[in-house]
Formats: sequence, C-alpha cells, structure tokens
Amino acid sequence: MDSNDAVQPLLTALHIEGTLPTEDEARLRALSFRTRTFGEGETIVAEGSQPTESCVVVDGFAARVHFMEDGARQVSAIHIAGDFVDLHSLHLEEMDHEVSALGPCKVASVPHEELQHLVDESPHLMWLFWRLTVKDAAIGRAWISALGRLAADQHLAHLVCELYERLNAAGLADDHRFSLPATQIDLADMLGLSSVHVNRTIKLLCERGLLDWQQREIQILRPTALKELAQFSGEYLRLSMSEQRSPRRARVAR
Amino acid sequence: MDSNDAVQPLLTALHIEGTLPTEDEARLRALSFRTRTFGEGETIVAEGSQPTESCVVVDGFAARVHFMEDGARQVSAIHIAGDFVDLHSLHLEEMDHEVSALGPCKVASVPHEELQHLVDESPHLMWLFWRLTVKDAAIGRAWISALGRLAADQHLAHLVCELYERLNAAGLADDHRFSLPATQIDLADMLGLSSVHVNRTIKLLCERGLLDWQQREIQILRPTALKELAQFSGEYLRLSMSEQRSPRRARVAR
DNA sequence: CGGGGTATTGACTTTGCTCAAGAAGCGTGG
DNA sequence: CCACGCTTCTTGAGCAAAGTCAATACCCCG
Repeated sequence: MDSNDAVQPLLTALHIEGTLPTEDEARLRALSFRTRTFGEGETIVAEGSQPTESCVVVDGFAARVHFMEDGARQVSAIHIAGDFVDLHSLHLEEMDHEVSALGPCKVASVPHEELQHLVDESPHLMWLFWRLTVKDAAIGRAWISALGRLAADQHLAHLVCELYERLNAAGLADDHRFSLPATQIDLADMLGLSSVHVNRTIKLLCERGLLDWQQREIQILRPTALKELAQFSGEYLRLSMSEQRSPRRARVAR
Repeated sequence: MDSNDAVQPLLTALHIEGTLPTEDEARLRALSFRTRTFGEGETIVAEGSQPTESCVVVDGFAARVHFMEDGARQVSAIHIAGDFVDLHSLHLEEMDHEVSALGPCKVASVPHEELQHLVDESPHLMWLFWRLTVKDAAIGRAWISALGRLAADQHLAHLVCELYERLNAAGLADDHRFSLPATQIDLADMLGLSSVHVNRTIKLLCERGLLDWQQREIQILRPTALKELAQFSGEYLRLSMSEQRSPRRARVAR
C-alpha cells in the first residue's frame, strides 16, 4: 500500500512513545495520506497559511523556519522521519513560521478533519499526539538553553548529539554516523550564527578529532568527548513514562 | 473556597483557549488543589525530580530554569497566573529543568492521578490541555528566533512586548504598564546575555523614550515603536482556532 | 566549459563579555 | 533610628567571540 509506506515511520515513532493498541494502529493506517516529495529548500507549509492538513515526515529532514524583517532566518526545529511536523496546526489559526525541506524530503499529509475525527474517537491517540507536542517542546527548551548559554563549538556539538540521538532512536542511524543534508547556511540559521563562523567551528571540531564531517556526512569520532563539550544529556529526548489508559498500573510501577 | 480561588486563574486561561463546558468547569473546581506560596527565587519544582503533581501559577511569576555546568543559568519560559507550569510533567519521567519563583509566587498543585483521571473522563479537557502545550511551544519558538537573530535591544523589547501582551490577555495588566519581579540577573538569564549588558540595554531603551523602567515596574511609553523594534507580532499568542467537539462547524466557519 | 551555489580563508569591525569598583537599596538587629 | 551587610544596580576599561566584507576556491550539473 502506498498509504502504509507513509504511516510506517509515524507508527514507529508512536511505538517509542507508548503502547499503540491494534485498533489505534488500524485507525492510523486508515488515514488518507497524500504523499509528496520536496526538493532541497522547498517550502512544505508556508508562513501565514492556514493549513487544512498536517504532515508527517516520511523520509528526509524538514525544518521550521522563521524569517526576520531583514531577511535573516532562524530555524526553530528540525524534524526527521516519523515526526509529525505540524500537528500543532490543528490548534493554530495561522502558521507563524514556515516548514521547509532540508534536503530531498518526503512528506505525507492528512486532512485536519480526519485527525480531528481520529482524536475524537480515540482519546489514547490524542494522548500520544499531545505527548509528541510535549517532546517537541522539550527539544525546543534545549535549543533555548543552547542558544542562550553555549559557545559556538558547544552548540554545534549539541546539535550533532541531538540529531544523532534522535536518528538513532528512530533506527535511522548507528555507528555514530549519519548524513545531514544541510548547507552551512542552514546550520548557521539553526545555531543563530553566521555561516562563516559555522565553517570555522566545524573545522575546529574536526581538528580536535571529535568529528569527521565530509560533504554532508557526519561521523562522530569521540562521542564521549563530544557530549561532554556539548553538555549533552539525552534524557530530555526520552520522556517515556506512564501509559495513559492504565494510570493505576503506571503509578504503582514507579 | 480556598480551592476555588486557586482554580480561577486557570479557568480564565482555559476560557481564552476555547469553550469550557459547565461539567468540565465543575470537574476542574473539584480538583484537590494544594496551594503554596514561594518567596523570590525559591525552587518550586526541582531539576531531576519526578513530580507526582503538576502546578498552576495562581499569582505572581514562575520561571523554568536550566543550569549549565559552569553554573550559568538559562530561563526557557516565564509563566504568569493561570499558566499550567508543568503540565508536561504528566508525560515526563524526570524534570530536565527546574521551576522557580520569579518573585513572590503562589502556586496550586494537583496530583497527577487526578489530572490523569480528569483527562480520561473528559477528552475535551485533554484537548484544551494539549492546546496549552501547543501554546507554550509557540512561545518557545519565538524565544528561539529572538535568541538566535535579535540584537540585545530588540530581544529585550520583544520580551517586554510578549509579557505585556500575555498579562493583558489574562486581564492582569493594562495601560501598557506592569510589574515584573525580576532582577537584571534574571533578565540576563532569560535573554542569554550578561547582567551588565542587560543593564546597559534597559538604559538604552529608556533613553530612546520607549520605556520607563523604575524598580521593577515597566511602563511602555511608545508601544508601536517598541513592537517595531522587537519585530513583535502578537499573533503567535492568539492561537485561537476551532473548538474540538464540533469540528464541522469550526471548519465551515472559516 | 560555464554558471550558480557553497565552502574556505583573511582582515577588520562590532557586539557583548569580563573584571572591577563604587553607589544605591533594603532588611535586620543593636 | 541608625549601622551593617547583603544584594542589586551602575559605570568604566579592556577583551574575546562572533559578525561583516570580500576574495578565492570548489563542486556539481547542465
């Protein structure tokens, strides 16, 4: 099934978050996904638009991008396969930022009406969707700390750690190696730096033997040292806790 | 009722987000809130703790604070009366940051079990709670853009605009005036700056006639100019959209 | 082979940080 | 009521991190 291909990464992601009962899985599989492929830098959801559907990344990377008046950009999140990129647009009136492809990116969209129906039918799925939002927010908070209090080299190291950890958790990377289809300009917009400084910072980390970053392939050479530099703790990415629907058991389990 | 006092700000906040049916309001009123008062700088929820309750700000301000290894702090969010500060701890295993009082701060806590029960009973409340998380995340994204791409004066202006707008929406400020019980050190930790630079930046905005900032009282003198400097658009704060439970109507209404 | 975006590097500028010292504000106890 | 001590605020001076500008090299692709 075409549709099945599209849901698979999402199902995997939701399985990580908590139990996914068979009937809920079936409901998700029954959604009418519309898959589209975007080229590098193409806009997936425009700023100011009023989406009538939400989309899941099926393959590749997507970024949320904010534009400043002088044309400067700031990326506020990176999404990998399985991420429900603009689930929140279900609650939003209008997009306050744009979502764009960070490399070639395959995306599956579901109409809001279907999602609304889905969560009306299954509170458990609503719970899991809510949790996805909570997780995004936790990642966002980590970005805030990094932007505010880490030096360029630490921040870049943090980003690399975060992406590897997330890709690894989703089964999309191992061996401390992954490819990131982002230009140094894109990286600058993630880190709140200039592209020139990003270039120098990458060079620095490579020279220190922490990384190997050829083309758009990243190999983490000294994971421990890199995490230490970044003050990275993957904890905030694993916010696995109670299952809804069985509050008693979950409570006691602690 | 003591309990009623504590819920009121939350009810107000939820009313802003969407309709709050009488039975849901009753459910909220029935929660067993435990109110506590914290002094300036006191810890409300400790980093690394595993909360068994979530808390709502009833009066005053609370901040989410992250600590770096060298002792530096970064604030990732400010919460005002009516905000459900650590609603997400319902989903979280362990706090990856601390919540502390930003001035004298009154807080009401509800056991997770009751909240869990509440959302199990009322999917509509779960929807509203989810929405609160979405709103927090939207504010977080704005902080990311500001940290990454605004200069110190713009960023400070942005913070002032955001806080005024939120307080005003909650009926806690008008006349472009509010009090913010934060030291310049606190402000530095919100803005990712040093306190010395914050001091100079405040002076700058006052000298330009945009603000009057005496003690901890802020008066916005030229709102338009301030917003322009900050590139502030309040849109992201008003993510009022569809009501759940009546998806059809909401759809058509657009 | 040429063109456009990307990467790299150098030279110089700017923003914001650090260190340091003094002033002001405030609560507490004598 | 004042003196003390603590924190916060304020200001100056010098420094460091990151930005800007600009030139060159690279690389992919048509």
